[in-house]
Amino acid sequence: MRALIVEDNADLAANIGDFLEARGHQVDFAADGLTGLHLAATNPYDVIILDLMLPGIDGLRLAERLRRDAENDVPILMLTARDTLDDKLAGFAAGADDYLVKPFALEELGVRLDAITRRGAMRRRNLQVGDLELDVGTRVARRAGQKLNLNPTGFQLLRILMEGFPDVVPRRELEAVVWGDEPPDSDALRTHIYHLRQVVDRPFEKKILETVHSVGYRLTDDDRKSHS
Amino acid sequence: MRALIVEDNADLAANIGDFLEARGHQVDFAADGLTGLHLAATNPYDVIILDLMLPGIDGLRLAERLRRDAENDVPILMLTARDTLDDKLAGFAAGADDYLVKPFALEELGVRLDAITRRGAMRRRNLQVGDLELDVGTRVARRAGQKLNLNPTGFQLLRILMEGFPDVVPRRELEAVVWGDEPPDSDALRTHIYHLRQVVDRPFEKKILETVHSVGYRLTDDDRKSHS
DNA sequence: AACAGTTGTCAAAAAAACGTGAAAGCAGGA
DNA sequence: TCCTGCTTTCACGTTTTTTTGACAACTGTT
Repeated sequence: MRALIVEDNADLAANIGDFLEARGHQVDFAADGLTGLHLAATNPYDVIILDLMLPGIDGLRLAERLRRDAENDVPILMLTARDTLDDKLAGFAAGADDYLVKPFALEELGVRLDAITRRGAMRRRNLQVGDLELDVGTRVARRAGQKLNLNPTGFQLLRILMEGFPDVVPRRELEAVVWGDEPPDSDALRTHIYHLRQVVDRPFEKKILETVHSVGYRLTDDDRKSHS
Repeated sequence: MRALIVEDNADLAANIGDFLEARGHQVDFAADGLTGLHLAATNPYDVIILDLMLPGIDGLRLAERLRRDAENDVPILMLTARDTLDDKLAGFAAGADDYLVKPFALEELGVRLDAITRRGAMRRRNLQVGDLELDVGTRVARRAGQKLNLNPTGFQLLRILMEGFPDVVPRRELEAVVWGDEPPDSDALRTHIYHLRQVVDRPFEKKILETVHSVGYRLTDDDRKSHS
């Protein structure tokens, strides 16, 4: 899971960062609002931990701009020393998913993060799109009952595509899943999609994996093309 | 929105119920765990407000059984007087989406309910103007039920125009969306609007994309042309 | 009506993104 | 070591998208 911590207190940021990394998450940091907003707008995080008191843009404004201008609905957990009712209401109004008052226990932060991210990802044991099904536990994919032979990259790509169905999954997100932060120089995603198609689409009549030019890829259940 | 309140304190339950009904929600009540579990398992609620101290099955057990046995993932907000860390961890472990300690302000309950239900409801972001609709997730546009084939620029322009409806969107703004800071030397927006019209207006009787001379463009729902 | 600034139209060129497949690089296991 | 399967690089041709540029048509004003 990818998390962004926007917090100007270096000690606290490091504490939270260590805690999350120990849980196996990938963590980015921003020490001011502008950096945070930029990172949040350009990377597909699974959650943002946002301090309200920040140099530059404050947390409330950051959340508002992320929600409204960037139309980003990544879960946000706000972190602050202010515990008046009005502060909380303002936080939620700005688009927060949860609001935690300092000081707090890291364990509570942890479970609250789980709670607000669970809903988005909805870790399902079994994904299904049309006649294609994938068991995340056993990593077995079938189409029309026939077992597909997926390599690790193909499995990951297919999983993200199925989780995102029927939405288009942007290239960035697919690359982030395979390589994390640093995608390779050349455009290797193209080849992986090609290989994935060999397995998922080649042996079948209906093509299920569709290109959205200059945006990404999507799975399609019912497809009918129209005029130009 | 349908809400279920599981709370044995009749006064508190009534208070919350009045508050939610005033907000236009439909509310059911259960005064003990077994009744609550039964109602929750048999009705499609949008959210459950769950007290932990209950006669019969307690709140933690209720949540666990709802999640595990009934595979129900309706958002749950837990309500309790216990505020130790272990209590909170147990609550989230049982499947809570949020955990609110008594006493609390009804307004805070309200915004927290909004926060945990928003994620499920807001799943589908689509815009609509007249008989034209656009699904931002799948990037599919339809007019009169017919699928339109948009290229990336066309999609962006249409999106901004629909978001701005019924206002006029200035040329600058349209250019900013397509090129960011530096628009090209020549006036390429003209051609893009032309292409967009080929797709959106050409095949239909009613023209929906309208020029506002020397200002920009706008979408129009009711069309009446006036020429003097 | 004439004028200057805008806009619509269209074809063709240029640029960018994509599919394809071969081949090289890179592991881990027999 | 030699396999084997997976990943990455690369080069080529194709498709799609974007830009350019020329000219006609339109708008509002004088």
